[in-house]
Amino acid sequence: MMIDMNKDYSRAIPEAWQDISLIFAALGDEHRQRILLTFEPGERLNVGQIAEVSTLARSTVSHHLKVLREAGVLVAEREGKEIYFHVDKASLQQAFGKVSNYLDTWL
Amino acid sequence: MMIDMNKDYSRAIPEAWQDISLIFAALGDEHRQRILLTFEPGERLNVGQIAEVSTLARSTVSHHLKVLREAGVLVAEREGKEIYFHVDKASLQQAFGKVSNYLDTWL
DNA sequence: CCGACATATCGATGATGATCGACATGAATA
DNA sequence: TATTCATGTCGATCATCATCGATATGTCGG
Repeated sequence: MMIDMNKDYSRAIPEAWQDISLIFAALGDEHRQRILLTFEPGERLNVGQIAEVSTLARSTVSHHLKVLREAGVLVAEREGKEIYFHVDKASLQQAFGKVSNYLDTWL
Repeated sequence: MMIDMNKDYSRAIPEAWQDISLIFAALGDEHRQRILLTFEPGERLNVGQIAEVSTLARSTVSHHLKVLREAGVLVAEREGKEIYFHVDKASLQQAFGKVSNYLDTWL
């Protein structure tokens, strides 16, 4: 038994999973899901606007935006005093596409 | 400004996201990712086998398996004294497929 | 029915993350 | 350059989760 089993538990995680690892962690939180879904197609929002419709403090929203940005879910662009965020659609599609392909060829 | 913005922060989360919400949380943990990737195509493993190749205690592995099972990532089947787990490929493909479609029609 | 085995569950502890207010940073304007 | 405004960051507290050993549950064989 355990003939086919991958015994190397600490082996490198496949690239397809490595890319989406941070996204999984980022979107595992419900507040961050709601923040992401607050964006309408093509819309750009700053921290104040998101904090206004959320139930969290501004600094907390800023923290969540940082997590989403570092995961490649959102992109930040400074525009004068304000910093506008928008959904990185290409990044999300690429990551989920890779995982889908990996699932197809894996099992 | 804020014309198109979805102001209802506490609105219901779309079905496509609701389905995969638990999967995001489950796969956000690196240990659970490694457990999932330990499975070879079509393979069925029990807790002892996974704990043997992991660095965690058996009870801890059991806990992670419960999270993965409740998220729909793994399926558990009792076979005599042992309980064998296998990857729920259909569940994963369906969930990721829904999210991909939602991304395509969303932005 | 009783011991042996595999696993789940429980309870306690430690670690990680969320949350907030206060303060610091950077940009535009008078 | 001072002032205002938007945001990031810091430090402390709180909540949640991970982790482990010990115990309970359930199964098979004698």
